[in-house]
Amino acid sequence: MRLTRSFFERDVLQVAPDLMGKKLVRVRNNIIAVYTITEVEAYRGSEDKASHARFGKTYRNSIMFARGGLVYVYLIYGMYWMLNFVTGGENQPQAILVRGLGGIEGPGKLTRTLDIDKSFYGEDLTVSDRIWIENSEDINLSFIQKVRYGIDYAGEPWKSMPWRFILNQRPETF
DNA sequence: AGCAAGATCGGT
DNA sequence: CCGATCTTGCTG
Repeated sequence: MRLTRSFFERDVLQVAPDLMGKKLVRVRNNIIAVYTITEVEAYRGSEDKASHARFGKTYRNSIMFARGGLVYVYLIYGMYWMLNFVTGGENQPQAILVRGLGGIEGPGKLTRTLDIDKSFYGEDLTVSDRIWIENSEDINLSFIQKVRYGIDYAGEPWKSMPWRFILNQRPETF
C-alpha cells in the first residue's frame, strides 16, 4: 500500500529510519519494478551545513522548501542524477538522499538503472503514476547509522552527524 | 561574466 | 588516486 502525505510530513530524522526496507516502485513502459530501500541519508534544515539548503532558498533547491512527499532531483559532477524525497512541512527544508536499493549500491547508479532524471523534479510521490513508495510486510527490520558521505566541506558538527541509515541486510530477503 | 566546487563513479 | 563533465551559486 502506497505511503501517504502524513508519512513524509514529519521530521526527516523520523522519516529516514522508517524508509528502511520500504519498497520503491518505479513504473515505465507499463513495467512495474519494485526495489527495497537499503540506504539513505538525511539533510535537515538550513542550519545543516551539509545540505543544499545551507544557502537558503535557491533556484535548484526550492522544492526542498515545499511540503513533504515530493521528489528533489539534481545533477552532480555533470553526470549523475541524485534522487531525494522531501520531508517535513512547508518552509522546513529537508530531504532524504536515496543511496542504495536492493542490489544497487550508489545514488548515481540507481538513478541510471531506474531512468530517473530532471523530469522527476517536484514529482509527487503520493499521486505519481511512475514512482512511489509502498509499505513492506517485513516488520522485523534493523538498521545502523553512520556519518554521511562526501560532505567534509560541512565542518563540525554537521560532518559527524550519524545521519546515514543502512539496513542490516539479510540475504534471504532480497 | 567568470569561476571554483560538487550529497559520484570507474578505472589506474 | 585521478579524470570525466556541466550546473550551480558565489564573487566582483
